[in-house]
Amino acid sequence: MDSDAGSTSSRASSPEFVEAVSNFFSNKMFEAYCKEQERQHGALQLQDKAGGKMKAKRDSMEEDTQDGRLKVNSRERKRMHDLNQAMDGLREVMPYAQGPSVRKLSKISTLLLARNYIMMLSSSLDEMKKLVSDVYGTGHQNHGPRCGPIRPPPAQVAMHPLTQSLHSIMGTAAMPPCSSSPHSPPSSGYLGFRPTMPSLSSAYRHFPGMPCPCSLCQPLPASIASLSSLSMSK
DNA sequence: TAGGCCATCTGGTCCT
DNA sequence: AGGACCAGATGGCCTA
Repeated sequence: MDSDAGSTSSRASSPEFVEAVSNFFSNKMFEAYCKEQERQHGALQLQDKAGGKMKAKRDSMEEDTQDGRLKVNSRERKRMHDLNQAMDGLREVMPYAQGPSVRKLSKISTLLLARNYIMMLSSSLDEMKKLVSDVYGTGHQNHGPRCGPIRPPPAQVAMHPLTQSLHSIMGTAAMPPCSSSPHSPPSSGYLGFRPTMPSLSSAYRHFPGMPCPCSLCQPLPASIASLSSLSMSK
């Protein structure tokens, strides 16, 4: 029955990740989740009371041809494949090291990371907008055409602005930006984008003259880059 | 070996 | 009626 489970196996379970998930579920979202579960459970009990209707439907299901069942199964399989494709697409734009030697993010990790990533991008965007308005004031009258664009220091030129903000927000302790010190693949701290990360392993090695292997230091996908340019060009 | 993650099947509801 | 969506059950694979 299990067709390709092995080929796409991915593991993102770790004590840190479990902790991250429990942290995630210890907030208000968990309360909402519990309420939803309660509500659904109640609905199920109500459904059980309407057993007669269900029995009739079940009888009709028994008359289903094998072909019909296979068709439904195939559709469901295709639906799940599409869902997984979408999940892969989401993984591709996540700030997560990707490659044959790197474990794929699990689905739950992907969703949690995506959520935090979006939140972090939003806050960094706000921060940048605030910075821009602080620097230029409310108007731009002091900066005529004679003033060229502000050039970042050479050391930062290679990095995408959003990447810089990622590094700055996450803190150098949590994610050293392309230094000679190694940093770890996503753990709970990474997933949560916490400013402090207690344990750093040596999963990524930085070699002089070589690009940082972490996704934070990779050029952002065109979709994100264009998004950021859109928001920055305001 | 236990636990995590996954794909698949299945039966249910809801919508068009 | 048919399809989409959802959630539970099941069993396989992999890792610690």
